[in-house]
Amino acid sequence: MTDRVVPEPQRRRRRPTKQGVVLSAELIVDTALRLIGQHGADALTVRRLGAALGADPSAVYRYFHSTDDLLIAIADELIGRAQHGWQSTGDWRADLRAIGLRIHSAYQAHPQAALLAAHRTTGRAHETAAVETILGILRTAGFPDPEAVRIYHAFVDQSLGFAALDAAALALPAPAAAADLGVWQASYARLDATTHPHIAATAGLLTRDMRRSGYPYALDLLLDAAEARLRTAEPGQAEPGQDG
Amino acid sequence: MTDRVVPEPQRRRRRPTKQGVVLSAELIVDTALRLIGQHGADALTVRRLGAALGADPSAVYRYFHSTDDLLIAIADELIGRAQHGWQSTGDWRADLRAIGLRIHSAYQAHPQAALLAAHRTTGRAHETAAVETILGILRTAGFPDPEAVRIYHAFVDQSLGFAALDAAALALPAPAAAADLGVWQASYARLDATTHPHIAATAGLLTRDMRRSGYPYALDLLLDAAEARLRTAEPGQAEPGQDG
DNA sequence: TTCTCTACGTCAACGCGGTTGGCATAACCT
DNA sequence: AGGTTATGCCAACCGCGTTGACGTAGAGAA
Repeated sequence: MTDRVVPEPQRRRRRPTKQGVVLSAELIVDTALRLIGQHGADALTVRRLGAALGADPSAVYRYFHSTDDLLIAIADELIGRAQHGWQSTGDWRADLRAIGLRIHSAYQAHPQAALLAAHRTTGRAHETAAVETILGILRTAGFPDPEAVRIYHAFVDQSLGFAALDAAALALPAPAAAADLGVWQASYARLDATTHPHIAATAGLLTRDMRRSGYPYALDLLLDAAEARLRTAEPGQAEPGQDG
Repeated sequence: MTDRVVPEPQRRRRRPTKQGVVLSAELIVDTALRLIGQHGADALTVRRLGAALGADPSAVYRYFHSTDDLLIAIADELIGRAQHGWQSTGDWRADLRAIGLRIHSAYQAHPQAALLAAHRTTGRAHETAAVETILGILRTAGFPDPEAVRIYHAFVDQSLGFAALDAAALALPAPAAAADLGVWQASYARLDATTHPHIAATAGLLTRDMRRSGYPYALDLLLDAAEARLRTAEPGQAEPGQDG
C-alpha cells in the first residue's frame, strides 16, 4: 500500500457508510473532539472513533495517515479556536495577555485533547498564523529580533505548559481530582509547625491559592520582565507610535 | 484474584527467578528508569521490563497493581532524585534558579515517567519537603506571605509545566519527534515574506531557538519580575541576616 | 444513457500491548 | 520434617493500531 489518503481538496466521491454517514476530515476531527470531551482521553481509539462515526474503524485511514496525523489535525483545530475572533488593541502588553489567556482557556475547554495535543508542533495554517501574530506584536513593540524570538518562545511554551498542566488536572477522573485537591486540606494544612514551619504559617493562603490556576499570575510576571527588558533595550524610546 | 501484591515490608520469601535474579520493588523501579533512559520512551512495557529484569513479565504484578501504580512509584523516586544533594547558598535567587533547573532536568531524564507524574499532588514526604524548602526561600527573602504563596505557585507550576512539555517532546516516538523538529525547517523557514513577514524576518533565529528548551529563559524572566516586586515591597530592606 | 475507472468503505488478519487465572515449587515458620 | 503460602511462570484473553485485499458506488466521458 503506497498511500490510502487522498488530499482533502481533491476528494470527489463522497460515498456514505453503511449507516449513512458521509465522512470528511472535518467530521472526523469534530467527532474525535466530542468523543474525548464526553468520555475522556482514553476514549480516543480508532475503533471507538469508527463506532462513533458510524463507520468501519479503518475508514479513518482514508483521511489520516495514522493516529498521530489525526492528533496533529486536532491540535491545529484547537489553536484555531483559540484565535477565533481575536482583535489587536495596539497595546502590545494587553494583546499578549489576551492571547495567552485565550490559548489557556481554549485548551481548558477540551482538557483531554489538550493533554494529547499541547506539545505538538503542527506547522499548519492555524499555528503559523498564531506565531506570526505573536512575533509581530513583539517586533512592533520594539524588541530586537533575538530578544523577540526568545520571549516568543518563553511566552508560547509557558502558555502551553500551563495549559497542559491545568488540563491534566481537569482531565482526572472525578474521585482522583477530588483526592488531589483534598491533599492540600488533608495533608498540607495539618503539617506540624516544628517540621514544616513555612507551610504551617501559610497553610490558609496555600489551600486557597492552589485551587486556582497559577497561570494568570505567572503570565503577568513574564510580561513584567519583558517590559523591563524593553525599557533597557530602548532607553530613549517613548510609547510606540501608531502604525495603522 | 483479589490481590496478588504483598506490601514490601511484609515480604519474606525472596525467591530468585529462573535467571537467578531476586526481585524487589526497588529493583523494578530502578530497572524501569534505566530502560527508559537507555532505550527511549517506548521501551517501558511490562514485557520488555520483564525481559530486562530476567523474569516473566507477569512477575511485575506481584509488586505493583498496574503499570500506573508502578509509574507512581517511579514518580516518587523522581521527586527524590531532583532534591538529592541540593544545598542552599543563602542567595534566594540563585537557590530558586538551581531548584527550578533541577526539577526540570530530573524530569527530562525520564520523560515518559515525567509525563504522568508532573501533574499529580502526592502529599508525600518528598513533595512536602520541596514545598517547605521553596516557601522558606521566598519568605526568608522577605516576600510577604500572600506574595510568597503566589510566586511559589507560579514558580512550581511553571517548572512542572515546562518539564511536562519538554518531556512530552522527548517521549514522542522517534518519527513523530523528528517530524516535530522538522516542521521548523520544512514549513516555517519557507513561509512567504508577504503573507508572514515577521516569521520570514526571524526564520533563522526561530529554527535555532526552538531546538532548545525555553525554560531557562522563562525562569530568568520569572525571577526578574519577582526581584522587582521584592524591591517594591520592601524598599529599605538590606540582605536578610543568617538564620542558622 | 451506458461504460469505465477508481475512490473509498468494509472485512479479516497480524503483531503487540496490559492484564489475569491456574499451577508448581521453593522459602520460611514451627 | 512438614505444612503454608508467597511468588515465579505459563498460557490465554481482549483491545489496540495498522494493513492488504476486495467489492461497489459515484463521477466523468461517450
